[in-house]
Amino acid sequence: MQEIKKLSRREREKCRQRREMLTAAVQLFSEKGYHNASMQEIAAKAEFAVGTLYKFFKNKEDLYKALITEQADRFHEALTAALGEETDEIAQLRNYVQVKGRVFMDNVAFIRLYFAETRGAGFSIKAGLDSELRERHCQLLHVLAAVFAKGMSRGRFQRIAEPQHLAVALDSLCNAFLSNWLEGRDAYPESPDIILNIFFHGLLEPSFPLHCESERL
Amino acid sequence: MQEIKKLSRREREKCRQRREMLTAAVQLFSEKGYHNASMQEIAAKAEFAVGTLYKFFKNKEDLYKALITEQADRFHEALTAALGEETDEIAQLRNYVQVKGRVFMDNVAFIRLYFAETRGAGFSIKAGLDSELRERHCQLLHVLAAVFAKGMSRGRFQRIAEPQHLAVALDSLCNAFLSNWLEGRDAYPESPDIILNIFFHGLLEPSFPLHCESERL
DNA sequence: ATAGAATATGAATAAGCATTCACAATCTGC
DNA sequence: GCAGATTGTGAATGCTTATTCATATTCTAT
Repeated sequence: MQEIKKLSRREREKCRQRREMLTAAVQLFSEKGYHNASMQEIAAKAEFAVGTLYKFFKNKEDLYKALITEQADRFHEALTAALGEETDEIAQLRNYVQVKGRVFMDNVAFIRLYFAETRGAGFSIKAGLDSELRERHCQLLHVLAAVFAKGMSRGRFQRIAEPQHLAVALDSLCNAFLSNWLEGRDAYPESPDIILNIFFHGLLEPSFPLHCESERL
Repeated sequence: MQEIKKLSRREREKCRQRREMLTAAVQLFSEKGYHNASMQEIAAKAEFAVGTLYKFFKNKEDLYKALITEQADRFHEALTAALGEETDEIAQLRNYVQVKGRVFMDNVAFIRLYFAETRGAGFSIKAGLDSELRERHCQLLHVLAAVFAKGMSRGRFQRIAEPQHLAVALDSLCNAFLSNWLEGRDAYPESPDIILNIFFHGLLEPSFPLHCESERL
């Protein structure tokens, strides 16, 4: 944290350069894919010489990995935090959906890469990345599953499916809506309940009148 | 159909060769990705010379496109058929989930490619493919949405979300479970209801009506 | 201001791979 | 069994691009 103060001018400068390289790289990778973005291009876009890139990253793969893992870490943290903030399960879920949306919206270029890497077999890059990301994602789903489990044991949620399955379901649902938004089809819902209602209310069970929705369809 | 009889021996032979090439290609592409599978390798695996590959496909991209679109067509047909067979909406949904599972299980190598291409930004290959697949997928979702809409207008389904959204949701849910299965985490559910119950039953207690904004502990 | 260290540069290197084509093998009808 | 056509072959070509390294530039401390 306050370690930042300890960095010398030179070190701060190096940090900035590194960031600029990564920024240029994200843009190019997400536009053209890993294999079609050349180191030359990345260097040019970042306004450095190719050789300089290699002073910061062992090779192209290393650059790419750094890119993905560092950003993925930030996502993971933001989402874990979103789930931790509240004690009310419903609010936690709403928070999750909303934060996921916001975080993704603010990093479109990266999201393309992240989706390419985590969904669809990510053979773009050697083994390591793949399993590391999966591991992290799995942890997050675990935290999410715990929210469902807690809601169930407190009698607020029905046991309509295993918590772990519900976690997978909610996460993939968010991703589906986000994908739609990325492709410019639909907007990501303003209200998290557009997504969550699919979980909250049963498609069947016509005997119970619903209060707040059957809203504008 | 009986066109097959009309093919000369030579033509049948050509078909077989073409299939063998495509089979070798699917395997390599799905293992190593588009860019890391070389034409030399594909030729070797199919037991042909490189030049022969080029007698059948204009170039690498053409080979890849043929691969994806031909197989995707079969999927699309199988799934559309699955939705058409029944007149009872619930049975239609069950059928969809089940057929999707079966079809995918039987074509694992291809599925990896399909996921890589349709989810995650598919920049592997030039424009055409991308939008063509999306178009097809969109049509399918439309048919699926119609099932939800019909169920609603017949009073069997509650209007918990727009039909189109429900279609996206169910499809992405299936994909999520299939992904899990591909990664060897969980098995794809034997019964389609493991997935469908998330839609059919509400997570919230029916006696616990949720008012849109004013929810609290 | 200056030596010497640290850092940046980009032309040159080398490897990989898609694609071609001159030739070889095979098939076809006679 | 043969000429001509069709089809299969894989070494050679040429281009792209990751990576290196000798040199130029900039910084630091005296």
